[in-house]
Amino acid sequence: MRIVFMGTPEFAVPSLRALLDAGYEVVGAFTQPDRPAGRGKKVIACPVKRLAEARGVPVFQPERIKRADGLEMLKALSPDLCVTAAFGQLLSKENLAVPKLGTVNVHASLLPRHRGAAPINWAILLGDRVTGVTTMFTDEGLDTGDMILKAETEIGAQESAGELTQRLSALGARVLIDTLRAIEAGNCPRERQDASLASYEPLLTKEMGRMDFHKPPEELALKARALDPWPGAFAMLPEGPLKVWRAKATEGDWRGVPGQVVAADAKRGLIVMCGQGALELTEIQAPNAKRMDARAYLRGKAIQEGLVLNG
RNA sequence: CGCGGGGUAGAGCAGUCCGGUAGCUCGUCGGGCUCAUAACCCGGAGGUCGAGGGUUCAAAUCCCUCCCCCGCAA
Repeated sequence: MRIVFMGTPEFAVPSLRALLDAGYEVVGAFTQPDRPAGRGKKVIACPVKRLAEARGVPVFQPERIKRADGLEMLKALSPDLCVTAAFGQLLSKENLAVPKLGTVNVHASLLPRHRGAAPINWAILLGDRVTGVTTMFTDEGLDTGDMILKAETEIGAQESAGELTQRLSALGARVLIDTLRAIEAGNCPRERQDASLASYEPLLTKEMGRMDFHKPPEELALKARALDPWPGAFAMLPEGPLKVWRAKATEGDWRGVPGQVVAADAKRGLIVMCGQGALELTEIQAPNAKRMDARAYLRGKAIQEGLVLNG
């Protein structure tokens, strides 16, 4: 079975690796084009490209796979099946018509909940206790295709989006292999998504990381976890953004206006007044510094008590 | 050559401009006080100041090169 893989970031890597390790014939890998990124505008190959090259899989990086040149690249590979995982580009009807057996997508949520490009972050942000991965037959809509297999997992009470992404990518790889086996065996389940249960959330932006201290502390604690490692929750200090990687609601009886630093020492921790209660920022990252325990930071550098952080 | 900050004891930092005994908070070890404690008091250990080269009587500090970390921007 000739398979073409399409994926770009770290999330897609375990799926591609699983295909190769399981002995599937991966005849090509599509990824987003290399672009200058990081400090010093260096061009870095995406994780999927690096793995593909290391394993001898031809890499294709059309600007738009929908366009003529991208479509031709795909046709030339004459795949029986396409597999996508966080590819980053939408496929056209013509793209989807190329592989005889269809296109299978690995999505990091329990569809139809959390359609869209950032399902893992949103699952945490919205306080879900359980999430998972779903494989599906890709159609022209955004994560609307018929579902094949699912696997559930609990979200850890302190789990960050980065940690969860790692777990779901591994889980997704296993479900993908099960899915291909089912397709090969000809007993592949196929279930329509119930549109009435569907939810769709947008891409993350840096601005979403801004902490509004009028909100309840529990919500802000979720935001810190959900936006870790990118884009990161932050509060504004006079010298720049203070990133907040871990935070928790406190029980103490604190008084102040929302955003006000009501405690800032190594003994009590770094506590900021919120809408209904106070939030302890437990893991932070000052401008130009690395992320660290807030109490450790306060041993060396002071944060003015009484200061009002505007989110 | 995108802009910028940083690397000093186990942790977090000051000292660098203006070269001259290696400091602070905490941890750690020992002792004391206390019914008791993450409290308090006394004492100790712990550092090739990221690496290499240069200038100098003398370099954490000035000059050059390199490595690593981070913020912005992408």
